[in-house]
Amino acid sequence: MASLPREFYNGDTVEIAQKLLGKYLVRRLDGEPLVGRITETEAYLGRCDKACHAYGYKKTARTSTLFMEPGHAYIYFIYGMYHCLNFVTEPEGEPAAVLVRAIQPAAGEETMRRLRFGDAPMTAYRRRNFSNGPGKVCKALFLSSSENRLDLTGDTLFVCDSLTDIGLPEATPSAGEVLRSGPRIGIDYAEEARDFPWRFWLEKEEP
DNA sequence: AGAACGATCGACT
DNA sequence: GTCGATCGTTCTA
Repeated sequence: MASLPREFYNGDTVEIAQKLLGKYLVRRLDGEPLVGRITETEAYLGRCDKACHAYGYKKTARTSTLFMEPGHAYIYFIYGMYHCLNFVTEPEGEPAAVLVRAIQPAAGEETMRRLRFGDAPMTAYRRRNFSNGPGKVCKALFLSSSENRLDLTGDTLFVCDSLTDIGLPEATPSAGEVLRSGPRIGIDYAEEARDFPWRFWLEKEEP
């Protein structure tokens, strides 16, 4: 199987958030693979992180997904309009997840473009903002609450190391990229957790 | 039952 | 940079 094994997700969330960078997110939609290279993530830990929906092991209908086995999708609805995709991490019962904040399209771009912008013409601005935010990622991949709780070891939604894992030509190596980290976005309410440097992204190195 | 609040985005000054 | 859209989830009573 091409997808990363459940064991990959059964561990330290901050570490997994970094290890996911550069890997390929695959969403199979009506048989067509929609693929994006993961370029930005954030870690959320219920145990100690006031920004996490399950902070203090708070269990509700929504956060129950975070208490599942690692390697499941946690997709929630936010701001009345958008969805955010996460991967459940840590041993079962330790509520935590990695938020996928950005991907670079790698296959199925035409379908993703239609899902994102419909018939509107492609522009440089739209290209630049194609999937550089969690709501945009879910829109481009047609992910919503219906996919909440999906098993990432299945073949509908999963992560793999290389495009060759799903029978696509290998991508040209990305030279001169560095891993950066900083505070997470949109969690100013989270008191001390506001400053945790748990956002990670790949960036072209400055010459 | 009612109210407050978002792990966001895109339009606009 | 600011600001409004929009509604499910959660909490209060």
